[in-house]
Amino acid sequence: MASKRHLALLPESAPESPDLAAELMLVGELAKATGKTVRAIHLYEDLGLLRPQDRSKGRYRLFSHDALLRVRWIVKLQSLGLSLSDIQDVVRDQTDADSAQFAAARLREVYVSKLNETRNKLAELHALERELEQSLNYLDDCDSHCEPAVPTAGCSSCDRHETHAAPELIAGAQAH
Amino acid sequence: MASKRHLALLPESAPESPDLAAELMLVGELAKATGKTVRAIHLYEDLGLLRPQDRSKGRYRLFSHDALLRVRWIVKLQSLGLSLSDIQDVVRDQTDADSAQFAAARLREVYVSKLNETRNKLAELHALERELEQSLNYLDDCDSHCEPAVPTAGCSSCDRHETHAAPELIAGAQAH
DNA sequence: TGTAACCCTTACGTATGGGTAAGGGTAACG
DNA sequence: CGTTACCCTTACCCATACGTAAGGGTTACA
Repeated sequence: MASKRHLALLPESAPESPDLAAELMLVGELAKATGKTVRAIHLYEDLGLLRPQDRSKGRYRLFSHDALLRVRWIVKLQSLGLSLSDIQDVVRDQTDADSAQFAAARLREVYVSKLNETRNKLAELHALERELEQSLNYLDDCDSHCEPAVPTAGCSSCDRHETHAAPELIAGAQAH
Repeated sequence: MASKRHLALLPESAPESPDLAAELMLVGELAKATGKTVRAIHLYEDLGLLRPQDRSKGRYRLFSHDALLRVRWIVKLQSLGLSLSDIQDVVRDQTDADSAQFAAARLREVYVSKLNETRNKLAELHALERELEQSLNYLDDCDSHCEPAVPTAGCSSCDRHETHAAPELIAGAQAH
């Protein structure tokens, strides 16, 4: 059914160990292993983010294990908010750097900046989380204390809430 | 320069208090107050998310204070990951609901689901934060212990790191 | 009346991250 | 040799959330 042995035609290189050679993957395998689609992987390659280590005689892409790390890395950078073209820049900086130190320094720059952004986002999401919790509490209050069938005007009228104003997530849903 | 008094022509309605009437805003003012562009506000209106309370004689949109709450609400829902068309659905559900209880129940549904998503996102971002921190530590280690000018191959070779493998955010940047 | 600063509607443009289809070869198994 | 399951390239398609420009009216103040 699924996995037929794809012990792909090794290129000219004498395999250092049979296992290493056996680990070359087809694009579909890489796709499954990373949860991305084949199309996505092709796109990453077009953008220069990724490159198959070799091709089979029939021009099938053959990816090394590194490609797996690479795709996972791309996915993480995306989760950190980098666009694919941002990632292109990072890649270019890494390969253009004159020394590993420069490359590392550039990478650090990016990561420092993303760490900040991530912390800001965390703070924002925490705030939103609190707002959601408060709004849900408010709605629960409402449900247990207000009259059943207020004519769609919102229950912000009932005395249960006169003490403290409706949360913005509630008020905004009624505002209009 | 900036704020000339726009005590806009009130419609027929006898103002309940002069202040209330004075609080009608032009679209540009609403835009500045919310940090959105005029274009964005027009878009929200086109999508049915927002409606000016009135128009001036010259067809200028006049927004009440509620519009401010509404736009802020929209922005928050967007930060929670709702698309504008998701928000359209929410709005429709609110206005179509037969009773305030139904409306509240629907709103609760949305908020509960978004609360879950938000918590998941928080967990994910926390994990990424940790990875960034670890990667930065790794790079610092590298900087202080590795030889200065490794020929761009990455310093994952130096003995400082042989103990524990490079973080994925580092390995992925070098892979390939 | 004049003018600067807004506002109106209509409508086409844009970037992102792939989706999907067409037309045709290839790898492995029997 | 045939079949099934992949893979190849090329290329057009899509939704989202506005940006931007065109052509023209309106407000407020002097």
